[in-house]
Amino acid sequence: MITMKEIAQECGISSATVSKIINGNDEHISEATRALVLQTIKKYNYVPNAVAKGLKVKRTNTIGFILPDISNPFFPEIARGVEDAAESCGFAVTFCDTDNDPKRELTSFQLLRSKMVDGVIFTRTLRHSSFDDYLSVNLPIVVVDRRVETTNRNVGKLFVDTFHASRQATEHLIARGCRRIGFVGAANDYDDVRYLGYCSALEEAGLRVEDALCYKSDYSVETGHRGMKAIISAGMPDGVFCGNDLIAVGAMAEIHSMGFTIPTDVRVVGFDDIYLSRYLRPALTTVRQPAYDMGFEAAKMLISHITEGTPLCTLKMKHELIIREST
Amino acid sequence: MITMKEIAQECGISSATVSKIINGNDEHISEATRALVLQTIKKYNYVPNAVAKGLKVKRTNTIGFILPDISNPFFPEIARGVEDAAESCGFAVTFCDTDNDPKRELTSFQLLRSKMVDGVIFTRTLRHSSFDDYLSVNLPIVVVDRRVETTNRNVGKLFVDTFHASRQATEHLIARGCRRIGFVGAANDYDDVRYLGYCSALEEAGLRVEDALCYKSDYSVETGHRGMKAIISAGMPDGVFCGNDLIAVGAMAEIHSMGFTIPTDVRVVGFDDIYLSRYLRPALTTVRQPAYDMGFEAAKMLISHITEGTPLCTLKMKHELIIREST
DNA sequence: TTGAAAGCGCTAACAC
DNA sequence: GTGTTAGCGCTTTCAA
Repeated sequence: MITMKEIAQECGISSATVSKIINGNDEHISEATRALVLQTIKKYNYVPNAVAKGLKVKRTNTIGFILPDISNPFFPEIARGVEDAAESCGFAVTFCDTDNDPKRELTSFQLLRSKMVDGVIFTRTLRHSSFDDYLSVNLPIVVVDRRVETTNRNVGKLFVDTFHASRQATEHLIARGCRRIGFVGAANDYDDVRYLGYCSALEEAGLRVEDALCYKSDYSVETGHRGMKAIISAGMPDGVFCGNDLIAVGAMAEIHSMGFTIPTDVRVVGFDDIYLSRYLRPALTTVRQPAYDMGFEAAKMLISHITEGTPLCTLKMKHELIIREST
Repeated sequence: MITMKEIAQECGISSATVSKIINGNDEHISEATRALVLQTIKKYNYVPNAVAKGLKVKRTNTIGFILPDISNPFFPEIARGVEDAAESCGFAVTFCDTDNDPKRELTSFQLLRSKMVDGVIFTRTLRHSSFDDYLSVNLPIVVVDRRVETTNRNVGKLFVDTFHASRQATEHLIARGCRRIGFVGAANDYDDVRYLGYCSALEEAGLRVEDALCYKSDYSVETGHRGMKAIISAGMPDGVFCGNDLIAVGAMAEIHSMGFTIPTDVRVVGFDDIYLSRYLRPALTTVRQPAYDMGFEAAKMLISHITEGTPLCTLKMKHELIIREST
């Protein structure tokens, strides 16, 4: 790989001059040398070494994205949004899956820090872990899709009003005539707002929250299967609110395999609106989160903070209840 | 961020010694200083600066992954495999989406190169682009899920026998009694093996390949819709082979919306076995590609080449026809 | 309009 | 056992 110094030598000038030209600080450079340098760069297919530059200027033009699991279909869309925003600013993004393991989360963070990323986008583990570890180093963070209690100026936040959305989804079930409504979701160490929203809707409608109708594990199809089975065996429900679409997929499969029909016997609603929910049969009623936009906005916020010092802020994204055939 | 020099000062020794301890070249270091250094590192929460190290040793412990679109559900699983393999070796991975645009592909490659990644995993654009540009720089590459003609020692390959798999899928349709079989796939500038496999099966069965039964665009649900509509309007088929599961999803939706039934009226088979194919109704018959393993093996091959000089090779992964309800 | 020089944080001979 | 030194490829004063 050819270096700047070699380009300079080839042109018979100093590398300082080449540097200036490359970085556009070329107001005081003669047109002749500029042309020569540009031409030589092209000739040798020279690409500046970004890591040397990063070491010098303390900016790598790279952000990290820490998330539970890229193979969970909710995340790729966010990731794509992040990538697109980053790419358009000349930033690269390095991804780290945590599998919801706080230890791996911390390791990933350290790894990114050692690589001098300029900031990180964070979808945190559901398990409890101290956020302070992340704040103590002075790295801008924007938290996506999770709540975190802090007023640190170094962290931005971006989420939908999940409590409200869950309440709305449950209310929809009630409006459809459901009276015995189950909940299948993920166990969650801090902000169990999907469950809370569900409870709130039930209470407001004068319905009782029954433990036997609630099942919590993780955000997987498996959980949907098991949760649905458990709830049905505790007495047939006429509706279920699922913590995400993956769970809804499992729940629907379980309902079918037990010989019941959706929505006649049970109505089901999910959360997220992953791209395939509309292709399920019956098509799934669900709460749409604007995943791509969330990723895009998060990256934009982070990057403009990095490059222009724009303060990090809290952004509430709009959700939407999408009513399809499953209710 | 505290530096090694400062750690050294704090301990009253030189940074060379600290470096040795950190990198495990500490055979000739007294137990006392070692303990002191380790303790000081912990005390200050020191993390070595990987970019300084990278600049020095010409290894960043980072690989790039260039792919068409992380939000296409086939890729996240590959990505997860890549990430897991990388993580276990202390490598990070930075992702670049190309949207099947050869220009963006090249840009991404340059970006990664400037960041001194140690190698790149490549799922190339379907459009024609010269691979030579990538070979001229001396960066190890492993190509996944695409064919590429080269014997360059710097490139490894990893794929399933798509031709054979497609043939098998089409033969399955024929075995089920289909005689008028359509193909909906992606236009592809170089290795159109899915189509070729389809043709081969038809010919072997004495069936004619009809242009009116073939539709090619891109690997999306939309294409499935449009392709199916086009084919049906040219005369009702009794089977369709779809270039991937996304297309199959669209095709199935179109078939249903036109009032036909699967598999009674038309049988459909897909390709990839994305995680949701089994949850479609009817569940989709498809060719399973071991996406996670492909990513994992690709990254393993690349990284062991980087760290141990293991030669890059060509790996053929095993596919499998998964027969479900749609046929 | 251009260049010399210092230094970003680290490693690797080599010297002591 | 430990330290000195040079240098990775770049940017950035400051001087010329």
